[in-house]
Amino acid sequence: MDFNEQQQAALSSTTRNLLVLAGAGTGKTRTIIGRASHLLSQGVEAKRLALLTFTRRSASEIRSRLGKTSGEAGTQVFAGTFHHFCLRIMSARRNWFGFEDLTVMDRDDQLQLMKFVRGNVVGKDSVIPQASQLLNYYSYARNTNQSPRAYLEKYTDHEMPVIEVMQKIFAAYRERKLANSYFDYDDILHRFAKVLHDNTEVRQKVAGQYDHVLVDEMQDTNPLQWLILENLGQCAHLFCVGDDAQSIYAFRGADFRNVHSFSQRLQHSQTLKLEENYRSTQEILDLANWLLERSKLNYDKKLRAYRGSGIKPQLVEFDSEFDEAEWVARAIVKRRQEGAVWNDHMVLCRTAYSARPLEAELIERKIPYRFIGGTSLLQMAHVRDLLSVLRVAVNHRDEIAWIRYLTLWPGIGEMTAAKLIQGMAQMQDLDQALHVIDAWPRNAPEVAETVRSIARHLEDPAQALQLLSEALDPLLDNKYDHWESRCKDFQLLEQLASRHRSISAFLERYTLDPISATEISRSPSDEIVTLITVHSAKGTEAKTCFVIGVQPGNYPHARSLGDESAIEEERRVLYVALTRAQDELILTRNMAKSYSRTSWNASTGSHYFLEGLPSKLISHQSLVGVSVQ
DNA sequence: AACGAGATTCTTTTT
DNA sequence: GAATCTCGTT
Repeated sequence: MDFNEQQQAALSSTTRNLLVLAGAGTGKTRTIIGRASHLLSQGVEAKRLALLTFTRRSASEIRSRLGKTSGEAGTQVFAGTFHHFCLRIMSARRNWFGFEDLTVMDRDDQLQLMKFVRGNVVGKDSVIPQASQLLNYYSYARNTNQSPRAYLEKYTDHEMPVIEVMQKIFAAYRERKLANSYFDYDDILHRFAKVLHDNTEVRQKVAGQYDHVLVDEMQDTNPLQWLILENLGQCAHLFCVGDDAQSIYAFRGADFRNVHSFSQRLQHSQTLKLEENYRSTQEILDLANWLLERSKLNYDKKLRAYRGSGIKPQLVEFDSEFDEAEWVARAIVKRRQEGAVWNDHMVLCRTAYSARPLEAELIERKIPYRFIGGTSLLQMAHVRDLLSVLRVAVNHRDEIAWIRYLTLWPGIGEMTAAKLIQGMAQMQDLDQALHVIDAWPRNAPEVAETVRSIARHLEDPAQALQLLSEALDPLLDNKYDHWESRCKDFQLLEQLASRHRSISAFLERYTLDPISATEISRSPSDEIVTLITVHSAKGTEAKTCFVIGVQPGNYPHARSLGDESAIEEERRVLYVALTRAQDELILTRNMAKSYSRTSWNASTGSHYFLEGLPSKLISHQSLVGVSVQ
């Protein structure tokens, strides 16, 4: 691999703690991989090196590239998300971290539990925020390392009595988690950080395992993750790469200004910059630069294209999202006919929801694609219904799964389920727990029998799922509309499960690592179009990028209006989207979007990022009023 | 008191 | 399209 002078200086640096500020496309990932290879070649043992990323996607990208550049040793380097890293270490040394069992809760589990305790504490009281909002508050407070109470008092407008009630709900939530050995995503980081911070002995043992910790996307580190880095940094060298202009995770507690205080927070540190963009043509960067310049914040960024000049970005306008979707699908097909491959195309969307018309077009035209971001297979409601049975078969104390499963049955609602669970909580094993159900007066024998039959196949998840989908078919058919299309997912699920030796291995594998339905039946070598949310797209690139739905209400998103810093973050989201393109950048927008009608007001329009876009930067084409045939 | 069918509302981003 | 709310039924 060849590196420019700046990259070479960074990757071979001997500074104890190094921050590399690297603009979009300047070879951030290349440099971090180069650093890892460099260290390995210097004789650092692979297992004394850890590479931390923010998304699973960039972790797997880095893993495969490191395998290519450094061979066997490269594959032995840990590369994964902060969550993976912490969980892996904690699972291996449970006693150090003070737990025996652990069930990871995903967002849906958290929501179920929060709803449940909220219902117990307040019933139906509309003054108290909904469970999802409560969860956001709770998670944000923990990620920024403050108590929920302090956060609520300082940063929200809720009245004191409301805050008091929320406190109670949080306490109940915490209690349920503890009683069930549930760890939510934040608990994973929090427990790890806390033990390392409080316990010198554990800190030395854990942090002492690493000589070098490499961190990607440093601008998205939140205070909780900082705490982890500072603890690791007591023994290891830190090598961090980031770009303040690409910070798009403030909702998770990240503060892009963190990268500016790097050298104050860490001793023996140095900051380097990478400035030359190798990814895109100058026309694409001109547009991205224009977007950043219009911000009040001074990002001090002006990307220069090493590659020089190319095709001018395009903006195409439509009546509806359906016309837009059809046009994009046709444009992709056309390019392929002209010699491009599917892999050259990436479509970026602001929300998973807004990608649906396009997804429908891709399916209809049989264009192979994968969708990254949005709801994964294992998060879909009907799939979770099946999984709930697997979960109780493995862990009979899994309350959330019990509620889900029990309430599937006619005659069992939340109240009955809660009572049954209360009875089962006392029981020592699954068998005893199932007797509680059998003893219920209005019980159908199938309720317990279904679980029993699954428990007989703990070592064969695919078989268990097949039995289960047959057993629950009538119930689910009744529960869901369009059952025929939904139940197809169960085949995918069985296919996925057949790769695992046991139900528990299968369940564990995908809680931190959800997989999208469009990715299961494909091999990595398959030729496909990528449809992706901007948030998931950070760190990726493609020759031709379509950014769809670039209209008021989306950029900035209507929900961010009224909050200056949220709007600025939205600008960075669009910036990330624009800077993914290598050769060709095509923006599309539709002005008839249903929610524009409700949320398009003076404010939406005046904040719109493409307002006043000079025509020299873009070729504008309007297909409004033109029927796309 | 608990359940279930039907009406209603609102859709960010991820570990 | 899915989560939530309302209200009538068991």
